[in-house]
Amino acid sequence: MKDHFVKMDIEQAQMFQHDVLSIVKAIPSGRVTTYGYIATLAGYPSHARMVGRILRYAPEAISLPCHRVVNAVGRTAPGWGQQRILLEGEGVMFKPNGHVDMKQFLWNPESMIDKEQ
DNA sequence: AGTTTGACTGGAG
DNA sequence: CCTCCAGCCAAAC
Repeated sequence: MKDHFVKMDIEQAQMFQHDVLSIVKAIPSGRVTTYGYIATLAGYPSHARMVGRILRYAPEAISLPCHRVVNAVGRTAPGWGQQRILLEGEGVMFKPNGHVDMKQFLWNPESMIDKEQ
């Protein structure tokens, strides 16, 4: 059974973008999440790249904490050195290889430990 | 209308 | 842990 769309029309693209932005807005300080996870929550698991494009180019994204979005292995966005500074400023720590310690700082909306924050 | 380009991902070596 | 690669898909050429 297909539980998600593969291609989207104009209207679906608008809803997708809106959902992506509101999800990013919900990431708590001191935590990170991934492009793929946001895409999945928004109903399009195969559109991680589009999440990246939205955060990079959508005007509304500048007022959101998009520095809390990293890729699946915890790497920060290419060409955006400030992202690491912003994350470290709210307590997120990086491993020696320059990746976010996902084990410790990945946002888990479902888990008990996160509900306490 | 065909090709290239990414703020991506998972797997192989 | 790293680099390379195929698959991905809307946008820009």
